[in-house]
Amino acid sequence: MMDRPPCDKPATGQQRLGEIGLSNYAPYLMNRIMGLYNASLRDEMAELGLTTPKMRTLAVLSVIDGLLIRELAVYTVAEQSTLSRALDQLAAEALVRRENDPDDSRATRVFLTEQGRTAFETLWPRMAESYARMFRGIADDERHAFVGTLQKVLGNIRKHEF
Amino acid sequence: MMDRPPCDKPATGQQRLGEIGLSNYAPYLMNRIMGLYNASLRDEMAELGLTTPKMRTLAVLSVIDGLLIRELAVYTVAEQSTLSRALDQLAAEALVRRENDPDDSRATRVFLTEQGRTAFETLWPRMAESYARMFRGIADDERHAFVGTLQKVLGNIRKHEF
DNA sequence: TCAGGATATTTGCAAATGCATTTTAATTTG
DNA sequence: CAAATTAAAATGCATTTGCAAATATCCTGA
Repeated sequence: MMDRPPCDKPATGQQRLGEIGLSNYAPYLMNRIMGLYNASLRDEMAELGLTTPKMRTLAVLSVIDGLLIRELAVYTVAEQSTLSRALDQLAAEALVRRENDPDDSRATRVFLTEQGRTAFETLWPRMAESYARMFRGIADDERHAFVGTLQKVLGNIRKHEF
Repeated sequence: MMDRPPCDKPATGQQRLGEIGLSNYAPYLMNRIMGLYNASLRDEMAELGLTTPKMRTLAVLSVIDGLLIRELAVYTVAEQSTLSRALDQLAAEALVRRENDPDDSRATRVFLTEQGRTAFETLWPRMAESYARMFRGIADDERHAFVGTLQKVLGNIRKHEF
């Protein structure tokens, strides 16, 4: 009789977590990684008076300016109420500007101010450094494949088109 | 003169986030993914009276029982103080048991009770289902490569040996 | 067009979180 | 070996968070 090779198919609920092993369980690894990444960034940003949602807002707007608040909440992975308050602070610091949507007077679009853009430019090198550290010693093609899988996974579970 | 091909090397702080693009930026994708995964699990667990740190505690202990609290804090990606309070609740519900470490009377080891193990076994299928959903349509070898990269990344940034 | 329902955002409030401190115990060092 | 330092866990407290409700606006179909 042949031994069955170890199987870690995730398609069934039949296999136990102990059989997979924590260090082969992608959600565990991703939580560990993002926990460390976010905590380290948060410590650095705290010195600059920025919280995680505030920092992410600046980062996202630096790429796609003028988003609706609910869109920004998706991109920044924050509750809308959390984001609303983060925007209060960013606006008070003149790093962003809320502007009424011309087509829908319920909606608000958020824009980076000049100062906000500058603030992100001083903060980005820190983020880039953390990013570089994550992938130290990992070849470009491996990283590309990794990002490709991340995109598929997000596609599998996201609730919005973006 | 030749065009330079697009470059997304993460090794430098010179490239801008907008050049990489949010959807090629691994930390962004991982935050999106884990945000969705954790939120969906949290909703399901709330019905069972479990918070994220409580659920993770049961999951980790189901694999490695008898951990120290500070070790458990690393595995569950929680502050030690948060975990201390989560353990209060789990102990009150008789799902875990705190036991003095025989060799170090400052330290406490945490064990799953019979009921705790049973509780995790009823909750695990839900986690397994979320896991399966993440990797739907992704081939085994791609998933293996992905997990391999995750392990390397964690190795690059973790502060503990585990 | 008007009622009913959906959507965008803000706000109130209870609960959870993170940081700093405390307590107790172990370890190091002069 | 005593004093100083480090370490494990719990606790106090201020801040943050998330949920639910409120407000204002838009859309749909009878």
